[in-house]
Amino acid sequence: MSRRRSYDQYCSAARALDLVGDRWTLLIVRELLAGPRRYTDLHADLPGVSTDVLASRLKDMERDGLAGRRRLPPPGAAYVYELNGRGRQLLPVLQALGAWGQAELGARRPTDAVRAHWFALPLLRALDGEHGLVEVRLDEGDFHLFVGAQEGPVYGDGPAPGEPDARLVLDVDTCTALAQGELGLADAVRAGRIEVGGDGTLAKTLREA
Amino acid sequence: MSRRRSYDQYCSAARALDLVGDRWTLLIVRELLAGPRRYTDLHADLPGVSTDVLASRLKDMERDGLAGRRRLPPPGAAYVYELNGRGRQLLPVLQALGAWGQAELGARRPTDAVRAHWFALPLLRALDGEHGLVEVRLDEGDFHLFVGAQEGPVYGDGPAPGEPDARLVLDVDTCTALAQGELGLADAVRAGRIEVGGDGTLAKTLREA
DNA sequence: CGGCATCCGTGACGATACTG
DNA sequence: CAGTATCGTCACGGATGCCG
Repeated sequence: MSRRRSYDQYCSAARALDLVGDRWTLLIVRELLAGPRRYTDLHADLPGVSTDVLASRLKDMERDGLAGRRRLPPPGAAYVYELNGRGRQLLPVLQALGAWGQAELGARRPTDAVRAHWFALPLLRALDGEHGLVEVRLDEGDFHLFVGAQEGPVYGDGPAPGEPDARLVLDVDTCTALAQGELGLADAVRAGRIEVGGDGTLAKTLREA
Repeated sequence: MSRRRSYDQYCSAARALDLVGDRWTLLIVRELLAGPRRYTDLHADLPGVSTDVLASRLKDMERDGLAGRRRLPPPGAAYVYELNGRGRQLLPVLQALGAWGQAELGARRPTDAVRAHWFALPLLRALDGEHGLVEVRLDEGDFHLFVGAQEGPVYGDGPAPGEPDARLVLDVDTCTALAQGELGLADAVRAGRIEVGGDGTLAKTLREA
């Protein structure tokens, strides 16, 4: 049983760190923001985490009311973990961390792992204020964003589950430039660094900008 | 030499956690947002941290470009630690964490330590959009806020270093209610739960609201 | 095979003592 | 005052094994 180590400070930031300050916890939240995931998928997208630590963190998050465990209906019955409302409210924390860390994110190091959906958070920041389902195509893979969604997953792996309001094709460098604010979304579209497809309102907004 | 343990992920949030994800680091940042502090003062306001961990974290933060060490001019020559620009940019991270953790901050537990200036971050959130030097008086002690400051410390311990634009006298419960958004600033003033003193523009704004 | 539990070596952490 | 030294304990990472 994982003995919780509290800071024992009457301070809301310290309380938050009591719950999500352990190693790997916030990165697990980042993964679960992509919707329900199986244990094995989580383990695959969190290279370096040991099996027992992952299991222990998931148990902690369940007990602390951040996530839940659910059995998928057959066929393909398996357990999946998913954030609940309280867990999804950690999005601003990850956004603040990501915005700050963007300046440290230089070139990719040879030891660095990459997953396509890790670019979802920076892109969501760039699309702040918009609304709709966006499919994103990177060389590293595809994912989709529920821009402006109030409930449910914030993004997901793979192609969009239905007709997206916009399709974006871009590369990692453009992603990084957007995230760092060096490049505006409109500029990137105008410069041809983002290919905008689809015919939803959002696609038109992006093309016209 | 503290061997850095990286997540080795090409993701800005993971990079941020490489730098500030270690235990105590973000709480040290919270302390240093109050301006230059001596080692002993830091140790006193971070109950539970061991001396070697505190020394090690400060060294890491210096090496990573978050903070610096400076010798105060005599008399009272001593070393102080202070955040630089990069470190101060962590304010939004602490704000996001604090906003999320506010919901977990119930009643004070008997084991919880308290310091007056730990209420500075929630109050700054409540005063968002304003500007000026604010002196705050709680039963637990006094501190001051540089509301809307672009550089230098964000808040400080003790009375304001000069004539404040406003003086607030309130209690911890009111602070908590403000931080949770249960209570608006204007409502609190109108309900007499905040005593507003001083004759700066900010004081007038608060009284009129 | 997915989903853990167990074991083990290493390093991080916390408490205390001690030193310039 | 500002740390360093020492030490016991626990958390972490890696591997392996078990069980449905």
